[in-house]
Amino acid sequence: MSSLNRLMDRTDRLLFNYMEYNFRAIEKKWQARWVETKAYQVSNNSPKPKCYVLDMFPYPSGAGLHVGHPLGYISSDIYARYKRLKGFNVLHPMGWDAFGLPAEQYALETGQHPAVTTANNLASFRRQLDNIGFSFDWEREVRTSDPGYYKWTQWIFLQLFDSWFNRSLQKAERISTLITIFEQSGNAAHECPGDRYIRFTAEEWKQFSEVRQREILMHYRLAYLAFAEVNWCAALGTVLANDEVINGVSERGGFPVVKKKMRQWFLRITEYANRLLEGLETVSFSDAMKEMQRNWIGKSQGAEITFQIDGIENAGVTVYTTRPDTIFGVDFMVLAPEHDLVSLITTPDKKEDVEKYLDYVQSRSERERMAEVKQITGCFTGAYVLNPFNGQRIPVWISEYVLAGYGTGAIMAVPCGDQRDFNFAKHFDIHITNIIGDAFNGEEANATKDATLQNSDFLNGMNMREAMDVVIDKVEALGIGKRQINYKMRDSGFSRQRYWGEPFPIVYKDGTPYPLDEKELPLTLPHVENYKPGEEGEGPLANITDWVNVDAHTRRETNTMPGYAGSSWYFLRYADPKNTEVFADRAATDYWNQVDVYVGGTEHAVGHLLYSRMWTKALYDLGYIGFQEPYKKLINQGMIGGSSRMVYRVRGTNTYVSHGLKDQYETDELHTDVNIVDGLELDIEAFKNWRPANKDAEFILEDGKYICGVVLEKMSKGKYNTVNPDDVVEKFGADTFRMYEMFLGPVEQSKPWDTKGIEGVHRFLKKLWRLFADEQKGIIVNNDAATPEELKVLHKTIQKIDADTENFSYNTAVSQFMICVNELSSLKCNKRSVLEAVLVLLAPYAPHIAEELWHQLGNTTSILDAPYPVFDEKYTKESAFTYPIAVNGKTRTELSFPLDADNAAIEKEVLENEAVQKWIDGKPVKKIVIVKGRMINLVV
RNA sequence: GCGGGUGUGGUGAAAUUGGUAGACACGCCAGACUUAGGAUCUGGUGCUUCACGGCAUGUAGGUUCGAGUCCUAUCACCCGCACCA
Repeated sequence: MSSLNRLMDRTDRLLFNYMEYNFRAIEKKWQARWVETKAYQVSNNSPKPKCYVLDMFPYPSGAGLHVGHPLGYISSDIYARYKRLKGFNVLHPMGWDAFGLPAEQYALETGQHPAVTTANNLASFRRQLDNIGFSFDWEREVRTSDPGYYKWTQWIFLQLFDSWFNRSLQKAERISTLITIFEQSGNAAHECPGDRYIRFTAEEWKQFSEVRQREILMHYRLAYLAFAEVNWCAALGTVLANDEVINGVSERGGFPVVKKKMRQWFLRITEYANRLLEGLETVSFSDAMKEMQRNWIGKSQGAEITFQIDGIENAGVTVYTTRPDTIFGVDFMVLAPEHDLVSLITTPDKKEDVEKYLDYVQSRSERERMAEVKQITGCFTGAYVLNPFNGQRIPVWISEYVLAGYGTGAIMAVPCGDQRDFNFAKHFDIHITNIIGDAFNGEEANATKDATLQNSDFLNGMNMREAMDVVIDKVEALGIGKRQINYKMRDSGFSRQRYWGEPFPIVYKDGTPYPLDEKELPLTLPHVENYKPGEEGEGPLANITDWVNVDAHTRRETNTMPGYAGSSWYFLRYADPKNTEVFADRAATDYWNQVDVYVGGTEHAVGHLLYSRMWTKALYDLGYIGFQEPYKKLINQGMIGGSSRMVYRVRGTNTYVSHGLKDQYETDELHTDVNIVDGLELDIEAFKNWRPANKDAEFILEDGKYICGVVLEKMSKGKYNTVNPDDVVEKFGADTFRMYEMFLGPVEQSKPWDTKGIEGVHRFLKKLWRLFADEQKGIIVNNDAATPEELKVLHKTIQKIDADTENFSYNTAVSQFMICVNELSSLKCNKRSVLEAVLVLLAPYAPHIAEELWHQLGNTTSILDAPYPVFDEKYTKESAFTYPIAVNGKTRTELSFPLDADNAAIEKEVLENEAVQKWIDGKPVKKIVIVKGRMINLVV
């Protein structure tokens, strides 16, 4: 007999002898047994319908889990277990987003290899998760830092590198198809997304050198190399994505970020902008989430119009506008300071001013520009353009409020219709043309689209909305512009000057990039001695010269991929995690298909979700998978906030005064550890031992207690308000912990953690236990037939739990369990037929206690696969209803009537009722409203 | 500024989608059992009033026999985006 079995036997004996709810023994026992029986192993072959329930996999940080983290995992676990009971083959995997900055930062500080710290962190996360009793199929665990995994991240990157986006078909295709097109007809039909001015014929294409050809192809690839201004963060020694920069400083650490030109890998996600937008219609994400993504994509419709430059033949300024209807209201034009035309058009007399202004712009960091949005700056170039319709001369200015990266980097300014243009015109005293008559008051711009146009030549008298199309048609007819859709979204930077990430499977032969052959994958991350950046901001890999220099002409790429590389496709790998031939077998991804429910935080709204949606679409276009949206339904769990406990130290002393008396003293408010406070009452002994400085602390008490103050804020170590799930599980058990997290409120909502409230849930489980077992008598369940009353309680519960679980309304489900147990307790119901059904309902929420009692009742198979109780209306149907009787909308009394009673009989009896008579008070009854099964209202 | 969301007891929250507001818990109060209670059980607990009653879902209006729920305005807080032409 194994020692494990001996341990379990002993546990069984202990349980049998005392028959109290010994959650520690129960949970340990069943967790071990579930592992032993591989209870959570999932097969890719099953006659059952599939259900894929996924959590956003965690980055295993050194800090470990706090009670906020498992909220989403518990929700998805309940759902997964529920679906399994309902007859689905459920995939519910877990893995690790194991590459990332913090491990490397830690390595820089301590010299410990990120692989080592990551493995350690991961092990402690795993232990913490196991404590809570999740039904993850750990056989399918993935780690993004595992070469067996990132081999396929690199492989997908190569597919993106070898693809372009065919705009006319709106899908990705192989680069080889593009080459064929070029050879036959040049690029006339396929505008170059990387540089719209590149145009060539088939003949020209054939004349280009290989290097030139590869340069051009690079402008089409979905994964491409480009020189671009990137967000360079000197302090972190790396480049950051736009969404990693908040208000000009790094999201992590808050370090300054400046623009720097570097050769970088990018993903051409902008080509997918429209499909990413349209795809949102097919998935069930919250409105807020969809709106955030729409916002990020930022689609706008308008036109590009070229204005001829006055005095320079065949040269024009092309602007992008969403309001072509306002073309007669253009009073000036503004170019971005970085615009190519600036040096060409600046007149000699303005040259000095313009250069001074450009110096000024250059000197300002991104951060300053962000911070001083309201400040109006600009400079006149001395040049004029001509309004294409009436030839009016329009002065051309430059200003930093126009962004080089959006549209054409130039705008036509309409001060009467745009507030920024208006402010600019006022500031520089530029004449303002009013094209909307009374709708413009001269005090502020009016951005209306509904006014009638005036001062607008052939548009006069026309509604603005109508005029938009009229102008665009005319612009197109004149050949001076075209209809144009723009997106705010930029292509995403895909290079990091870092060590702890996926190496790029790319080599440079005399500077020209070539992909590695698939057979050479994975390109494993070499060992490094130090994690300091290479020169010129290159990553640490640049320092390993014999790895970098393959031969005299061949150099490896030294950047690594960003965190979102591995997380963009991990949900596919779970379908077939051990495959060494492909990233996942097509039959497996066809079977598991889309993630049915994806649970995670809102913080990944734009980054992770958009990237993984794009990768999925690209893999779909290339024929590797059969669906193009990864996540069918998304649940965003709310954050669990900290509830800090405050103590009040009398200033200049070591005396602490209780909350209720603090106003009588001059005090400093200090955080104390929430774990040494019971509700609001401070454990004074624990407080004295908490920190050496507290050893001799004195206390001013109220009613013999020290009462703490409460502040709700983010859970963080520094505020001493973090609660470790390990401690909660140790004290109350995993089942209590799981149910309490759900009981706190709706999953999507943010709420503070308060350990005190957990006792209610714990009491509930103990009360449940007592329905089955008595401390002295042991199991007290009998086989008597259930009464109608008991069946009513049961079926009400089945109905509610079933609906609530399906809808992720777990807080009300927990309430219903409590109501059910309360009612069965007062009915003294210890009947197997009722209690067994309750256990199955409860199993997704509190799996350990449910399994234990299930076996105590003599069942020999696991409750994980028990038949789910079926709701039957006949047990809950009432024959009579107690109606609230209201007079003029105010409830005055109650009367019971059979549900099939006819209205006339009800009216008669109601009117005869004494209490009703009193409230009618002799006034004439105008109307009697009777809503069957709801209420009765008398109008007097 | 734009977009999304939330406002209900001392606290976390319910409310079958227009039908008895505050379920279920925490906390608090009283009691029972107990050597003890931070165990367990029972009862009470929105505010106000001696009581009958009155007042209560951020605020002000409206629709309706009836509004936490629908409409209009307004305030507060939270989240996201933010010179995007």
